[in-house]
Amino acid sequence: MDITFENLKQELKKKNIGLSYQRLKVLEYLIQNRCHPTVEQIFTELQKDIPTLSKTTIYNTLRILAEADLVKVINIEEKEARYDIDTKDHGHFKCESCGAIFDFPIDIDSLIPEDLSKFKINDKNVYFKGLCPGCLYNNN
Amino acid sequence: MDITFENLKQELKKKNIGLSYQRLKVLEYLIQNRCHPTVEQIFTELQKDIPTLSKTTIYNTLRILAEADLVKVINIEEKEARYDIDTKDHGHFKCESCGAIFDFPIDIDSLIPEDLSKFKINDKNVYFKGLCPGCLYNNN
DNA sequence: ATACAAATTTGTAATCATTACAATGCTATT
DNA sequence: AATAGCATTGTAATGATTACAAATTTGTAT
Ligand SMILES: [Mn+2]
Ligand SMILES: [Mn+2]
Ligand SMILES: [Zn+2]
Ligand SMILES: [Zn+2]
Repeated sequence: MDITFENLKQELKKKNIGLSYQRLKVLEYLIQNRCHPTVEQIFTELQKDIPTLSKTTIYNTLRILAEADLVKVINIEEKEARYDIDTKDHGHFKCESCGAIFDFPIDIDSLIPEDLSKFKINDKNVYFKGLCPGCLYNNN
Repeated sequence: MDITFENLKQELKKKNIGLSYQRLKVLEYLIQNRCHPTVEQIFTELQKDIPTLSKTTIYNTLRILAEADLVKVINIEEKEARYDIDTKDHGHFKCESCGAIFDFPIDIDSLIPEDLSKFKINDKNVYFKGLCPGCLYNNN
């Protein structure tokens, strides 16, 4: 299923999640900004459209979308959570110099060990950290 | 290199990290408690031996040990960090019911994609979440 | 041993992302 | 219009972590 605004709206309806203006704006923002934004970034941008917007609404909306598996929470940093509209399995690389978070493909299922055969796996995360090509080229 | 108290002491000396009583106690605790403890757990236990112990000392010590690559910080939970004396690559599985964190082997290097060939990878983390066999057996 | 400087610990206050909660506003149905 | 249920808003509370300065300990030179 493609990640389009219309498809996601259908998903919300299917899961009985109200299509409020704020929620749709958060979804729209995540579709257009695939840089794994923080709550702060989403809030600051949407506030321009919705002057009365509350940060609590961003938190509430993201929690609801995450519970419905429509967004994925990325806890690659110790402090601030980041959000990803792409819920398909993929790895995340955080550059320790510029802070950017890059996606990369990884076939994690191919090497889940026998040790976990009796576990029920609900969530898989692969987080790498280091330096991105741009920062490697520029720095010292 | 084996994870023994004496070996780790040598590592500290080699890296010019003072062998204070508090630091050695934290190391000793991590060697004996492989359950990926929190700062709170380490502090509460060591306070029995060192009545004047400060939680700040635990934070300072763990930061220094992590910077020296003698412990690994596990950020599998959104809130509290956990600490692992085993710095070799391995995966972590957190049971969402009982909260226990399990180690599992994973050969992550075997499937690092071509996409990352121009990145410098300093840190690799694999975090799974779900239900452990014990909780699967007991619960609903 | 004594004196001194550097390293380490300690306690307290600040930080800051996130959550709790109650009041307000909005929407749909009758 | 009245009602009920849902969603948003603003403010206060929470809690892990960090900042910081004072006190203590440690190592070293005399
Ligand atoms: Mn992503
Ligand atoms: Mn481990
Ligand atoms: Zn970079
Ligand atoms: Zn369990």
